[in-house]
Amino acid sequence: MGNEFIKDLFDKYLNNKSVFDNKEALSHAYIPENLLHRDKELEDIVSIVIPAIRQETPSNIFIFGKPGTGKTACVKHIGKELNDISSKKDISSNFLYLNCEMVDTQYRVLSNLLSYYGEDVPLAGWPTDKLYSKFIECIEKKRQIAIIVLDEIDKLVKKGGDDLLYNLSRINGDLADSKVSLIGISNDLKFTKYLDSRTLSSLGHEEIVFPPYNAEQLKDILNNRAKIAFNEGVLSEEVVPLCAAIAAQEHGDARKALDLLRMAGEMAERNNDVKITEEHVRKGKEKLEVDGTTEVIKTLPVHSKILIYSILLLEKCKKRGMITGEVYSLYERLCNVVHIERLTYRRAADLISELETLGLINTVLISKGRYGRTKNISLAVDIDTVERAIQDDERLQSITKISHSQQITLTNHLK
DNA sequence: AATCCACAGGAAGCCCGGGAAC
DNA sequence: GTTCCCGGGCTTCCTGTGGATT
Repeated sequence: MGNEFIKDLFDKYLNNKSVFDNKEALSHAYIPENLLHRDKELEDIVSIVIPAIRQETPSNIFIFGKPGTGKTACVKHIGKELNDISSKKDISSNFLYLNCEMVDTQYRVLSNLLSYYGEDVPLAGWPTDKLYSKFIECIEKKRQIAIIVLDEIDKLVKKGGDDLLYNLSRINGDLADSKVSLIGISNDLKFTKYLDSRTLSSLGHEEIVFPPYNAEQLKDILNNRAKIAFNEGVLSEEVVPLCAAIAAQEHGDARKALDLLRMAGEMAERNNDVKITEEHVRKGKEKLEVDGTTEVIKTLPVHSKILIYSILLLEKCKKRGMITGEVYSLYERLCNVVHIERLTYRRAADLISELETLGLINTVLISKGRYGRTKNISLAVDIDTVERAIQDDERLQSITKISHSQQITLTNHLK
């Protein structure tokens, strides 16, 4: 009986005509054949990198631009081409790509670079200078121009300082037969200000800025991908322009535009609709937002959860803007209730800053004159979404499963 | 003009676990 | 085993500061 029912369900969904033909084309991992509207940027990079083909050292490059402006895609394309050409011409140049989001310490960067040369080093244990000299040894043996791409380089510098960059910028002095040049990619335009001036000067770099896409350009990009991704005739004509317009507002992020388009398709499919409409885009947008914040919050460490819950309660129970001190003293109370040892003020302040970088809250530095300087804090995302996500954590039941009046009592007389 | 609040945020260092080397 | 290095999370201690109030 049950089996029959399930079988029918499968039949029903399998026989559904999908709106998608090749959904992959909308995923982040997909690298398109042609990079639209990035001609100038591509040319700039190629013109700098080209000496590598002649066995000369290219200048170092810093590439800046908001997320989803095609920085990584452009660099990867060029890298592939460069490797192709040099293998044909029997030239030894090497394109090494690293993303510093995951690889965010000196040690890890070096060990990843080494793995490009087939050297497996342990993921901990060695002194870094040993890794460094091993790396030099490896390149030297190959007699090549190595171009090292450090994507999201700002993450690396903000965490580990610029020691590694300084060392890499001066590595050519330690090399006789090989040369290294760097390409740093950063979302943060002010990223160079985190660098020590001596690092900056020994890097001697060129800068390329990727401007955000405008709505028209985003439309081209989306249309291009939609042709591959969707079956013919499923898109109603207002869908692509709408996705483009929304993404253009949010600093021209092509990735976001593609997410919207994909999600719109998924909403249609879930509804068994054969045509994707404006309505699906709006629903999809909402779902992307809710899913995004839910996921972020669920993976937060407990203390961050308690902190954001403090902010949530204050938002619920008071109307005026809350400040760090209030958030912290409510956090202390909540910690007592759930029997979790509280962190110090200093640490909590750092966690609050992290919540801001995650986009969960907004903070504004304000001065209240005689009454001090502090941060004005507010939630940046939907309050119910946050509450539901926090409620999922069993450890926090004793503070989430309480009545509104109990919530108000908790927030009374802080400090 | 000086004061002084309520913090912000930097620096240093501790403790721990992972892992290599001796 | 002991001793070393790295890195993450955390505490302790610290200096710096915009502007309403004195």
